[in-house]
Amino acid sequence: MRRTKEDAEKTRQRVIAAAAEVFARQGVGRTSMEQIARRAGVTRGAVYWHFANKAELYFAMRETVTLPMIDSVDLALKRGGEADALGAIEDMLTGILDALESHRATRRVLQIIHYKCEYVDEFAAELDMHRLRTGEFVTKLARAYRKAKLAGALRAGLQPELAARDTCAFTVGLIRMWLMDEGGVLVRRQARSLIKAHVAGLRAVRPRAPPPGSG
Amino acid sequence: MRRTKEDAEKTRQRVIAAAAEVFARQGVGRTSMEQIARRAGVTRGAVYWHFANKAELYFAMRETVTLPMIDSVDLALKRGGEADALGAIEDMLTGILDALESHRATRRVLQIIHYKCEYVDEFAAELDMHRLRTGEFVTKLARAYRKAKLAGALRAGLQPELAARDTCAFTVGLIRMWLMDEGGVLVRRQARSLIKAHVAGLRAVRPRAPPPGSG
DNA sequence: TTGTTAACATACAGGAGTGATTGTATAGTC
DNA sequence: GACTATACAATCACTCCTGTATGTTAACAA
Repeated sequence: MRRTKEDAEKTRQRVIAAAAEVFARQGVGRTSMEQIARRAGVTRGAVYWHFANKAELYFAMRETVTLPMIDSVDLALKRGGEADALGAIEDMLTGILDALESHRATRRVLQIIHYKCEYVDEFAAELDMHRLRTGEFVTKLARAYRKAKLAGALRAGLQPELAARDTCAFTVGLIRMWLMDEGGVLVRRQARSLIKAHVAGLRAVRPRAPPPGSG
Repeated sequence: MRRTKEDAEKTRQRVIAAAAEVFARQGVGRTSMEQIARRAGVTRGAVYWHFANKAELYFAMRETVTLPMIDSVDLALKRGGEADALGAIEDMLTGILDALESHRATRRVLQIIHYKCEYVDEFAAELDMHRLRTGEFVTKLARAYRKAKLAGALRAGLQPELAARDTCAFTVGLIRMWLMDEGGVLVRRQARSLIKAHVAGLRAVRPRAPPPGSG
């Protein structure tokens, strides 16, 4: 029965994918290891071999989405950090939307995180992690907004730290509404305009620049 | 053993309060009716008498917070709707913060809603309700922003519907971050400035008005 | 090639929760 | 003052899940 290392890794990935499917349908708490195992085509023994318990499996599943997302955010902010900081932030937000729209797995996992998990006991650590990551996100945004301020691109009188928290709250709320909005009428269809409108509200007013499409 | 109607109502309220306490500590899914009953000083029989199941109890508990909150929002938006629409929105947001800061029960229930409940099966209806309420919130905000636009108070070129969704996302994100931020460093201490900054970003720029504290 | 151990499968022990049912004393009601 | 419905309490029957321990086979190292 012993598989090769690559086979084992495939099994591990299948278990994670299976967990995401069942979590999304039944919620983390109501999902048994047996159900995950069946969905992955293995037995509970295999699942317990790869993951000590449900919390560790959840943790691994979450990281498959959050780590790439953090990388993407860092990349976008760093890339534009040299030139147009506000444009970089806009691109970063659009990038999150792209991920949501194009990757079903990303959608699914974020839906689990937001609506299908209770952060108590072993899962309380997940909340701590979430708080930490949110703090880091605010820090990165603040850095970008400080650059924007130095470049005179930030709205007059607006503190970069406040702008950072504004954008963080906006992002959190946008994602949450987007995930909830399966019909599309709430925010999904206007998400990109929304991002532009949000960033526009933080941008310094350029005197007498003609708004696009107003001619 | 039969109590008077008022006694029964008191029992009902005690059960709801007990549920909130145990839900907040253990999560909705991991809380048994027995635990709620013990906390309320009754038996499971009493709990099942007042509520058919855990979902109905959860529903009742949630409404003790959401109904007053909706009323408060409506009141704030209506009151200021005649004069300063943007000021009314700012007041409305500040009112939400007031409720969070001053009412422990409100905090607790919102924490349960955001972090201690899985919206699947019987609880999926809660998500539908949430989506509905969010949609209504956007509608009310859009109405206010339309008035602001007519009064010339809205930023030039900004569609009221976009502003409404921006503020809705901001609100959702702010509440979620606020609930998470028990240390206070993330947003709690700056929440009021944040609200002002958010609304300021949607306000039309008044030509040559001296910014406060810039003299 | 042989021993070791990774990568699972199978079996076991145990606890916990739900909903329904039944019991019962008393507050309303006529 | 008798009857009935109310507001619970107590019990039962049933289901489900977790963690661990042990069994098994094949990959890999020496």
